[in-house]
Amino acid sequence: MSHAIIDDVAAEAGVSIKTVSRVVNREPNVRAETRERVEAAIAKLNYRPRMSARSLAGNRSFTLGLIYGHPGAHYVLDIQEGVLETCRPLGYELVIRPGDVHAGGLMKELQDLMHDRRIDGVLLSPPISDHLEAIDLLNNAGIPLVRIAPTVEKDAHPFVETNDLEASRDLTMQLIDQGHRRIAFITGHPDHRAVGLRHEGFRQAMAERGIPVDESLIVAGDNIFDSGQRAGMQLLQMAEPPTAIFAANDDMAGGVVKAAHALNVRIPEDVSVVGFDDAPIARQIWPSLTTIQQPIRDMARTATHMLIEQLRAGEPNPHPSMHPARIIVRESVAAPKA
Amino acid sequence: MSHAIIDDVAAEAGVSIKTVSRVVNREPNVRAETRERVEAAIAKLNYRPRMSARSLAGNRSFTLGLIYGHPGAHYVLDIQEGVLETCRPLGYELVIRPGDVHAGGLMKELQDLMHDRRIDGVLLSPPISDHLEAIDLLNNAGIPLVRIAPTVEKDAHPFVETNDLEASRDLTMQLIDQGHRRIAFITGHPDHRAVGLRHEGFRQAMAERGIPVDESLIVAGDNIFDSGQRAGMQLLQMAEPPTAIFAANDDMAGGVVKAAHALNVRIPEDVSVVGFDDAPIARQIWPSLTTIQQPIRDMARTATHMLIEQLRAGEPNPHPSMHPARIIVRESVAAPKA
DNA sequence: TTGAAAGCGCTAACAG
DNA sequence: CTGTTAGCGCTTTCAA
Repeated sequence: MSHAIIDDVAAEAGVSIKTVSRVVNREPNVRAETRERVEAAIAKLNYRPRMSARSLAGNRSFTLGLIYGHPGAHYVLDIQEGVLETCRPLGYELVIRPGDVHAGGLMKELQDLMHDRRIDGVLLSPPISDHLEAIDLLNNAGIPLVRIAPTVEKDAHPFVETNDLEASRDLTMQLIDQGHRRIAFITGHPDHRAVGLRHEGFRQAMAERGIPVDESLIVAGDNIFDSGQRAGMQLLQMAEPPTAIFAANDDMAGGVVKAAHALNVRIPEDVSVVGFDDAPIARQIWPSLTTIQQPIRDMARTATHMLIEQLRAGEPNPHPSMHPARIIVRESVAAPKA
Repeated sequence: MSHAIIDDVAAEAGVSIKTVSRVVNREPNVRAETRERVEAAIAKLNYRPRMSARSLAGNRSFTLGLIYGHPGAHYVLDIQEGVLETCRPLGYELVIRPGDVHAGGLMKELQDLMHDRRIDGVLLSPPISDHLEAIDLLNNAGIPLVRIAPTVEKDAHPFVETNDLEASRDLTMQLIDQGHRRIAFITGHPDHRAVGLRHEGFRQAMAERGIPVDESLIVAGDNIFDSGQRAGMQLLQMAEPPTAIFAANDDMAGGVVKAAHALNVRIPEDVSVVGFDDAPIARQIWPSLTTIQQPIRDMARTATHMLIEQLRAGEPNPHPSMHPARIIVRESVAAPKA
């Protein structure tokens, strides 16, 4: 008998369905004793409101949308799970959309989510969190949204962030303070602005320590393993190779490590390598990577809380939440050879 | 004006709402000319039926559920995307649930999906596809389901599969035919039965070639990198170590490779290593792994088609679909030293 | 082949 | 503090 509806509960508790509705929706103006009676009836009949009916009548869906790009499987899954584990207990469902930034499909998918499914709010994860066109569309439709780790136009909407730039600067400082001077940097995909901040942090550290950046040591990557491998081949075969290589993410750093093996260059004896993300690959390769751990899951959790809070309060939370990254020291760094 | 409802369309086309409904649902018994008129009106008004209304009235949700375990981020994401890219164009939404087999939460989540969200059908991916209790629950509730790569009780429900066992046997044969005799096998997590088939394939090949299996070379793993690393340390430090190691998945094979590096054992000169899955790690470590590529995404796509077909036809498709795996040769295998 | 009427189970006004 | 009365936008009888 998993089929109790609101009328059954009302009858059981001896109240009107409106009162049941009030209790279910935690509305005020219900006497404590009445509330208890209704709650007892709900428990006894194992009543659970039908979502489609709530949606239709209330014009909301208790469903959130998560739009994400492709910064890597573990990253995406971490975000998904962070969102799910916070929205589910609060009564919200989640629908996901891999949003290819370049494919025109994204805007259509959003229309779909807003109209057909009438989603209540949207979470945008990198690099979609910087997709201004999508943000405008949602904004004009009046759909609340929270951005995860945005890098541009941060004033307009609530967001959660981490300190990519500072963490990157700190790690660069560590390399410098160990004696490295010729430090290469492999940049990330240009669409993924958050990864761009890592480059900036690197430059700030160099500037702060008064070390001129040798532009021939700055190589373009695209966040993918192979691009790191290519960049590694290029850097390690230079006449005067760097003593340390900082890749804007771990997948690319992994590529560098593989290039080093191919060229019989030892890590960290001949060259130090660091990455960013603390992706699984950082632990799984040999030698393991010194890198920066991002609080992805935490950001996802907080962003979800912010969004649901906004749904309830009716207005955006203007206080961004900051989740610091931290350096993880492993085996891939040593002082340069004298 | 993104707000046309069925009445607007009916008025525009000069028919009743029931006729519009018929057209939208592709029901028969509509004159071609009428259908065209309605379709024109739909297009003109950009009409899109509201899901919650359809759900409430029709007692179905146009939503599928995907329950998955944790065989690795890339695996999960591949399945998700395979499902999404086939169900979306067919008008179905997807909700996902990471189902921890041991946590009691799974059954409750299923109740939730069935009752609150009234999902129309469910896809079960490994290792949940072997979770008989969950299957029974869905079955008793009359929810159609399709199992992805199940290993037990395959008669009762539609499923898609791959040939883990045969692929594993073939790869083992290759090792044997290259001269390997002392071949170790690192088993997978006992809850993940599909991975168990790989072990069986290994044993079949050994038996077929008349090579007795040295049970001291069979080591238990749990699908995780670290367990592979531990197993690798153990095997490679034996008095008479194996000349080849077959790990039931790539993550564990990656662990073996790392153990080999730590012990200064060369791959493939001193020992050959193979895995299973063609996970990203297989390409990213050095040397890269010879492994078996599974058609995860294809299986997910096919399973989704089967499920939606069943939803439409009203009865399960009894023909399982087979998606063969294939061996990917990379750098981690060589003939044993004489 | 088409339409009219009656809900699906809930929330939103408005009264009491 | 609580109940009554209308719908939300669609599908489902059942009749025409």
